[in-house]
Amino acid sequence: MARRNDHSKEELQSMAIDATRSLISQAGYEGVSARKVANSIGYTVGTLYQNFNGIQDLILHANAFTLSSLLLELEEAYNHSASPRWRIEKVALAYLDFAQRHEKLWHAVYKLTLPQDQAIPDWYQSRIDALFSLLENALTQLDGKRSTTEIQKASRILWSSVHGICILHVGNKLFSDNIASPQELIESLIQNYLAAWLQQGTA
Amino acid sequence: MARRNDHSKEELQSMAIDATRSLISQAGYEGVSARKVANSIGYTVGTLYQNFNGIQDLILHANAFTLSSLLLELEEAYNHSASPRWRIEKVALAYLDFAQRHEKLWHAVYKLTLPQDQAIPDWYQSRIDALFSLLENALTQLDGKRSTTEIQKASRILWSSVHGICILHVGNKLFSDNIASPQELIESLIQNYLAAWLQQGTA
DNA sequence: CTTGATAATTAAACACTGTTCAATTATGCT
DNA sequence: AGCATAATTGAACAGTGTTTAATTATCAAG
Repeated sequence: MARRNDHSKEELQSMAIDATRSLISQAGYEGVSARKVANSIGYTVGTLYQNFNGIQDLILHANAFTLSSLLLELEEAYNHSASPRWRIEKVALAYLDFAQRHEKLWHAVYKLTLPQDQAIPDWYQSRIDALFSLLENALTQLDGKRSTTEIQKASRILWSSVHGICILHVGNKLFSDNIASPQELIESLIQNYLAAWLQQGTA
Repeated sequence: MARRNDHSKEELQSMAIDATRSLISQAGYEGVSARKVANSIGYTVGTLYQNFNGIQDLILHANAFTLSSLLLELEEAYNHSASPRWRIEKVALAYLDFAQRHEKLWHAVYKLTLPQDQAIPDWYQSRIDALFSLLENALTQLDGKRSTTEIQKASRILWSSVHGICILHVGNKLFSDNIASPQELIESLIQNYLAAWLQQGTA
């Protein structure tokens, strides 16, 4: 049926992405299937493929949504902190908090890997860049004398370290239940790393 | 056919695990299928299910193999280093090196998640414990005055931080090609974290 | 209004996936 | 030689991603 005016192309796509997000948050990345998504929006799998380049594309859009809401929460943590030093810690803890509250959605962001030949779309990459910028800004405020490269390097280190703690904790692969909470691990990491990083700058 | 003496139960299982490892290293975690494994060892999928509790169990055994060879390489790095300080760094760099050289096999270790109700087998957990022990030993050598909990905490932080750098780098999600190599990131992380960690101990 | 072109939608098909299970067949023991 | 046992098979089921011919609804022109 040519465009049955039930839903516009945009509406349909938005419904499909919503359904995907809902499926991920319930059943996780692996719980998503084209037929389930199609079913839950009252269309057929064929229609889905007219609007998206396969299931990966659909999950990519869901992930973009997740990144946007993550950014929102990290910005909140950023803005509600007085000093650059606390900004960094609060943002890191907000990242952990988000990962715990939206475990499946957050995990899906990292489980999706695009085929080697396929480039990351700009509208997706820009969301990632915004996340890194947050840390880079805070680090610049913390020590204005550092070069861009030094700032970027430190931001990558902190980002991936915090992420490492989160991903291993959420995946139950850290085996530290009787040792320390993930919050403590993150606090200690940032405390120690930044202490030495700042000292190194004034040498 | 009752036990056709072609292969004993043990031989068959070992063949299946080998085939799984080979499939993972070629096509990655998602490239493994029961039929492919069965085919490549000249048996049927039914026989596979007589010897393993599904495809996850098969991959678990392959992962145990991967963990064993990882441990071997980390121990080598550990033993060839003079001081505790360098032990830690060399072990971390060896971890990255292993991840890069056996990307798919290494990734499979982290992609596999057992069903919530299913516990990790002892023979698997013991391999993980051995990995953590390596770091804990080096940290104890570095500062003998620390409590067990402090050592364990620092080892978890270092482990997950290094892992975070590796997993984001290997997955092309670090976006630091023009900033620094993963080796540099790890070196800087360890340098800074340990510097502050040691100072904190003598306070 | 009716026709015709266009675009949306469907249903069916293909080749795969994990998993189960009745039927078959080879082996070891009596 | 025959029987019980255990290994092995092959077919089946329900699901997966993806493609495509056929259908159907909408819109514009006559």
